[in-house]
Amino acid sequence: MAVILPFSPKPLPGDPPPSLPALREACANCQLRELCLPLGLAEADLDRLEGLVGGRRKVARGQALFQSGDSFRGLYAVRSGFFKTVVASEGGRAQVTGFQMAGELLGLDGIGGDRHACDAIALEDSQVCEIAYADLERITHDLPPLAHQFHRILSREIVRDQGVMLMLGRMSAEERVAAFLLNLSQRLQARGYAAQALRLRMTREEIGSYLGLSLETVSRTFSKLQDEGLLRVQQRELKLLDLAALRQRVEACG
Amino acid sequence: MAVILPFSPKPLPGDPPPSLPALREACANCQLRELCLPLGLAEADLDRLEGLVGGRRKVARGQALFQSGDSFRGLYAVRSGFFKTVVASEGGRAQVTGFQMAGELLGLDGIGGDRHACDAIALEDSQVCEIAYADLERITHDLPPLAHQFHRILSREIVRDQGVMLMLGRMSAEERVAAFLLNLSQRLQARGYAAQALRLRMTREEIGSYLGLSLETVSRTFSKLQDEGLLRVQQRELKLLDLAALRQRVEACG
DNA sequence: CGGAGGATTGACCCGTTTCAACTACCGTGG
DNA sequence: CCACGGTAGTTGAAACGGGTCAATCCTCCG
Repeated sequence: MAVILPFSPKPLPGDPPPSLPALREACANCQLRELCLPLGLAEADLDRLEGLVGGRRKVARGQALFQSGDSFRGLYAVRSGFFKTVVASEGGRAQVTGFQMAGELLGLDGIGGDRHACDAIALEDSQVCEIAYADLERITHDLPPLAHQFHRILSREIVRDQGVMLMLGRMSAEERVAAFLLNLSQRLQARGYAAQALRLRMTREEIGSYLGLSLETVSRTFSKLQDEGLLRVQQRELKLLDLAALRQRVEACG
Repeated sequence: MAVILPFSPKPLPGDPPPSLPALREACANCQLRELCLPLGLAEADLDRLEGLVGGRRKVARGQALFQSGDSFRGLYAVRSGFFKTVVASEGGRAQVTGFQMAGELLGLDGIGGDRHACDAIALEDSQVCEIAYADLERITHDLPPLAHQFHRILSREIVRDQGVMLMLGRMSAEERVAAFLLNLSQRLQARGYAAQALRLRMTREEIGSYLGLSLETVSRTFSKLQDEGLLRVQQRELKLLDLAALRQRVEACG
C-alpha cells in the first residue's frame, strides 16, 4: 500500500543546525515526497505540513517503535528501514499482520482505543517521522483535502486487511508465497527498485507467521518455485525470474 | 464492533408524513441511539446530525446493498437486519470478511478507492440508514469531536480485521468456531439480547467462508461442541450452555 | 405433499505441520 | 585471519487436521 500523507522529518540532533529554510524544505526534499504528498494539495500549504511532523526517531534493528498496550500518541511514517507489526492473543499466540517499508504508515491501530493494539518492530535499523495525533486532527480540520486523504489511507488499510484475510482463508501455501512475493516486488518497484531482485528483510518464520504457514513450508515452497524456474533463492536474496508465471499461480484462485 | 456514529433514519415512503418535529426526533428515538450517538457530543448538535442522514433504504434478503466495483457514495448503518460482506479475488474465489448487525457500519472500504471493494449482501430483510460521504466530510469538519469519533471507527475496523487475521492464521477449527460464537454472543448481548441463545442468520457455508473452513468442518465442530456439552445446536438455533468453557477453548491459544 | 436447499455424518485423501537432523552463514573474539 | 558458536535455513519422514466427495436427513415453503 502506498501511503499518501504529508510527512517529512525534522533534522536529528546530529544533523546540521535547523536553519529555518532547511526546515521549510524538509518535506520538499524528502525522498518520500511522491509517496507522502497528498494529491491536489497546494504547494503553498507545504509549510503547514512542515509543522506537522514532530520529529524524526531512530529505531534500532530488533527494537520496538511501539508495543501493544502503549498509550497512543501519534502516527509514524517509515522514512527508512523496515518494520513488522505483530498482534498477540491473550494465550500468547502471535501473528505478523504486516510488513512496512519506506513511506508506509504505522500506528493507525492506536486511534480507536487510545492504545496500540500491536507491536511495531524494526527489522533493520530504521528511521520514522513522528506526527502527534492532536496535530494531525488540527491540520486535517484546517485543510479538508487532507482530511479526505487521511480517510482514504485508513480505508485502504481496511481493504488491504481484507485481502490478507482472503489469502489466509482461501489460498494454498504456494499461492500465499507467490502473492507475498509479488506484493513485495510491486511495493519495491513503486519505490524505484527493481521488481525482480529483492532482499528479504525478514526471516522465514516471520514470513510464515504473516502467511499463516510454518517456516518449513515457506522454505519448501521457495525451493519448489526455484525448482520450477520461477525464482532463484539464495538465503534472503531473491530473484523473481518469471513474474507472469508467479501471477498466474496466484490468480488461479478458483 | 460496536459502531458509534450519529446515524438515524428519515421516515420511509410508507411512514407517517415527515412533520418537522418527527424528523427532528428521528435520531433521538432511534433504537440504535446508544450505539450511534457519539460520546461527548452535545445534545444541541442533534439537529445537525439529523440532516446528515440522507435516507433509509430497504434491502431484501439476498439482495446487495452494494457490490464490489460500485462507485462509492457513502456509508450505511444497519438499522435492522443482518448483512455479510464478501470479497472476491480475480480468480473467482470469494471470502466472507464479516457479518454486520444493527448499529454497525458498512461501506468503509469504499472511501479509499472511490469504489467499493466488497459486496454487502443482506442475510435477511434489512434496513439501513444512508449517509452521503460528502455530508459526512462537511459535518466532521464542523464538529471536530465527530471527526475524532469517525477516525476511531475506522481504526477499530482495522484492529478488528487484525483479530480476524490472527484467527485465520493461527487457530484450529474448534478455536475459530468458538471465537466466532463468542463474538456473536457478545455483540448480541450489547444489543440487549440474551448472550446464550442466538439464531444464526447465515448458512454453515457462510460461517465456513468467514472462518476459512469448509462447511462440513463447521457442522462437525458444532456437533463436537454439542457432544461435549458446551452448546446445543438445532439447525440455526443455538444455545451456548457454557460460555466460560467456550472462552477457554479460544484462549488456549498458546 | 413434494421438492430444493441446508445440514449432518462417514470415509478417504492430501496438504501442511511437526519433529528431527543437517547445513549454511554471519558475527565475534581469540 | 581463522575458529567457533549461534542463528537461520533446508530437507526428510511421519502424523494429523481439515478438505473433498458422497450419501442421507431435515425442514421449510410453495
